Amino acid sequence: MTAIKPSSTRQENRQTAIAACPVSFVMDKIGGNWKPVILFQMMSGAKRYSEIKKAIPTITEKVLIQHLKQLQDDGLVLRKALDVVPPHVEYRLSKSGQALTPVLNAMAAWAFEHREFGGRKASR
Amino acid sequence: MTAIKPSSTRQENRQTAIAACPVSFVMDKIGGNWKPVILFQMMSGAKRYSEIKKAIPTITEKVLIQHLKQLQDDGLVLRKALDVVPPHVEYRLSKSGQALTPVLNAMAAWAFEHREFGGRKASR
DNA sequence: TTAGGAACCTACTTTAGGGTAAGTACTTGT
DNA sequence: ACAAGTACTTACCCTAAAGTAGGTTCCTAA
Repeated sequence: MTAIKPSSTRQENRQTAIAACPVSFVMDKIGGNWKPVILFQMMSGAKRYSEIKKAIPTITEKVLIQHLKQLQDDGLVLRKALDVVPPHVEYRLSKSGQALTPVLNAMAAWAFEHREFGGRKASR
Repeated sequence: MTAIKPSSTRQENRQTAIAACPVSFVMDKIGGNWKPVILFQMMSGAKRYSEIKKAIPTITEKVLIQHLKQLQDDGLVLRKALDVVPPHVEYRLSKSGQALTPVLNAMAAWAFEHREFGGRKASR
């Protein structure tokens, strides 16, 4: 629910970029520090909330849930609350979420081919 | 040169994400509001600074130069100062910058296939 | 009965990125 | 003489995303 102030130049520029540039559009969906990592977790199948949390120890619960919600709103992941005895929640990739796999693979391939990935540290 | 405070949790998390996740690594390079747009401009060949500026009217000079510098530092674009009579500067994609083309195309393809791109507005 | 896990929510603070506005050094056209 | 273009730089401000630190409800096992 992170409040936004839609009448800022920043926001306007962002919206126009997203509207005009498909790459920006994708960035908007899977960008950020954590979304790729979260998505990756779910690429190996449905995961429980607590499983994801455990798999990414440094993420805070606030941010994790926030991102999971955005991913749901964007239709990339599906949430299913299981009505078993200790009730728990499962997250998994939707159809379009799974369709991102080749995109993510293309990125990963580039990362490995170029710029000695794993070596030298990032600049910013 | 936007000063960074390297001893923040934020920065640490970011660095570990970049080091561990190839997708985050790529995001770090081509993420942000403007980098995709700038890169796109150069995909059609070398461009002068002022040409890029004119092509993206809403970007400020500060941000444009800032991004061009980051892209240079990351080895994605090459800067060439031409020593002609009114001297000007040319920017073009490097080898690894050009290697991003399939990645960007994959993203664009996904954007068009899924989520009725161009329709409904982005959530955030 | 109290501790703990699961899946959240809420209020408050920090910071990096982006925006505003201005100035520089050089040259060319009028 | 002066405006205008080219490629920048610098100082300052604002905001959205991320981090901190709690609380909540429900259930179960010891």
